[in-house]
Amino acid sequence: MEPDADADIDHGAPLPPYRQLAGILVARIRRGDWQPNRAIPSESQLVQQYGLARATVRRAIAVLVDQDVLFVVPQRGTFVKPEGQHPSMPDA
Amino acid sequence: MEPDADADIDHGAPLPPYRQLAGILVARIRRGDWQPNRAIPSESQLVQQYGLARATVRRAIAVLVDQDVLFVVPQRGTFVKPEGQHPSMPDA
DNA sequence: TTTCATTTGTACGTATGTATT
DNA sequence: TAATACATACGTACAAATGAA
Repeated sequence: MEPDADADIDHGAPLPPYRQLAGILVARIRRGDWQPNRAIPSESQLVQQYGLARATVRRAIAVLVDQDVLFVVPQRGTFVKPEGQHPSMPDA
Repeated sequence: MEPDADADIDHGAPLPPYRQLAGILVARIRRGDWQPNRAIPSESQLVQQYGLARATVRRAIAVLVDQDVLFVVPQRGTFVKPEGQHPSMPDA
């Protein structure tokens, strides 16, 4: 079961909002909402879309950057890292 | 030149406070203020000692956890990781 | 060249939750 | 029961760099 790309945040769930958002973003990337090397919405836009504080959005992004799913270019945006979703996958 | 273990934070310096604190903590560990597997001061204590916000202290700690200098045990404390300071040092 | 909006970086303070002691 | 310590989240503010007008 993967996170629903259209799901919104449930502040009552055991999984904290920042992890929920990370899962949602991954689902949306896999779904094709944003292509490799293309920018995802800005932090401000994600704040508005998901009703979270910016710190929470940034934390979700940090998780995915750490997992090589996204990469950030200061003052430019946050982008989908090409071939970065699978830490150990020879070449499909 | 290593960071002075007794230095305090300079909010005017180009290096942001969270990085300054990370450097200070590393210096204090190398100096022997805290031994391996021993807890460093709590976040609240560091907040008071260095006049920083807790979020900033946590960020400095996160940097050192990422560098394997510290490890955190929830609700217990933050500890000095043994042999974790040198990412590539055979055995001195 | 200058101005302005956008975007990420950093920091502050506060509140609540959870687990341990 | 109460105190301690980390986890998470909120909102706000300002800085710096980019890019467009």
